[in-house]
Amino acid sequence: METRKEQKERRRQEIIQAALELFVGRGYAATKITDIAKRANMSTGLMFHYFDSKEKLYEELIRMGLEGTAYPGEQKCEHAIDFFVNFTEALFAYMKEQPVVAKFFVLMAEAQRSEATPEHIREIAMKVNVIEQFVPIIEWGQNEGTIKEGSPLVISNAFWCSIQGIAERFATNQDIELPEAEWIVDIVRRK
Amino acid sequence: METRKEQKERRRQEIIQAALELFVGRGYAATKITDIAKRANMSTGLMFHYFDSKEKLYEELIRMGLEGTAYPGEQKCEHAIDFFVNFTEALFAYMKEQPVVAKFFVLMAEAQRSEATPEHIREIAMKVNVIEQFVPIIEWGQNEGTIKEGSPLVISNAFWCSIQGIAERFATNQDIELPEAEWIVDIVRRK
DNA sequence: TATTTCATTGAATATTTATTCAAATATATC
DNA sequence: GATATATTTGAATAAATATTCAATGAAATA
Repeated sequence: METRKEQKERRRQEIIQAALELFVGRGYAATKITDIAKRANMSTGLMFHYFDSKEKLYEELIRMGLEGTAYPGEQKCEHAIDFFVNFTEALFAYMKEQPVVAKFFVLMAEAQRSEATPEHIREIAMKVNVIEQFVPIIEWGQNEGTIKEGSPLVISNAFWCSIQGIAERFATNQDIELPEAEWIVDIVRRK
Repeated sequence: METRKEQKERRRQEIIQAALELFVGRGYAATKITDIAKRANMSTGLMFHYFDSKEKLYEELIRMGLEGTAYPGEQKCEHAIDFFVNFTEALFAYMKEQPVVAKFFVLMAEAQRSEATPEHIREIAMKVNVIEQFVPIIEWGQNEGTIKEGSPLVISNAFWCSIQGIAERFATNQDIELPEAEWIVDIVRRK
């Protein structure tokens, strides 16, 4: 038998999951509280028992997205390019296994990009800054000759934009077959 | 002196431009008619003199996006890979010169992807199907050995997701330096 | 079992946003 | 210049959506 505490936590999770799917599928602004309630099988009123407002619910999801975004350090790779291969393969495998991962990519991207995002929420979302995190790895790879010449920041940006584009497509259409990780790594690989 | 016809057309364009910028910057649902009116320097009432509704205005923009999406055929390239290089270089140059191009990428992507898009508008947006258009070129390149092995559709998808990701980033932040076209073409290039 | 506390509902209210419209102003036509 | 036609405004209305709340039922505690 479920305790009240457990039940409360489950309900919370049901709301969070429904909201994630809708925010990703329709965008935050186009998602109605009633839609979320319907998908979570509850009345609209009950939503407010768990979250003070639609915006607070959004904030909670963005916080979750931020916490879930723990990218590995330089690992134990012989070459920088191996880091990219391992990372990309792991990410794609993870997205296939847990489609929620791709959904969080889309959620965070919208929060970062949209001018309609409430400022305090955008600030939280902006703490995810993967592009800069990959710069030192690219510099390492350029020194050893496994990664292309060029501005590390611009290269990192190209890589991440591609990952982002792929995640966005996959998040809303899981029938799409993900590309080989190597193909995407070729963006940064020196020939 | 401006004739009435000219003035009407100018006003129309002012609305269209303001709407494009806002739809791209905030998303369709988060953009208020009053925002558009303000940006176009007119009263909200006047908007409805030019467009019957927010949705009709959206439809008009999506139609424009569809028309503007005329991709070249196989051109006169010696190798399929050259087609990709020329195409990508031309696209990036065009985006730098006319940032509106990147904005249309984002507009069309939202219309295609979002479950909140009115069905008849989504149908129009869906007519842009660049991924399939590039399949025969990839097949050609695979036969001559300049393009990677693998499902042409999946390769085309990988390429376009990257282009999409880059366009989305550039559309909202033109300070971002675009990557070298060659880097992105490396997604499809055979080593 | 009685009592208290928490979960839940859905209709009522508040708020936001799209749309209409009557009146005012400007431009064209005669 | 007089009349007609088109543009423009902004306040009024309508529609959509978020939020509140009083009432109900269910679970925990005594």
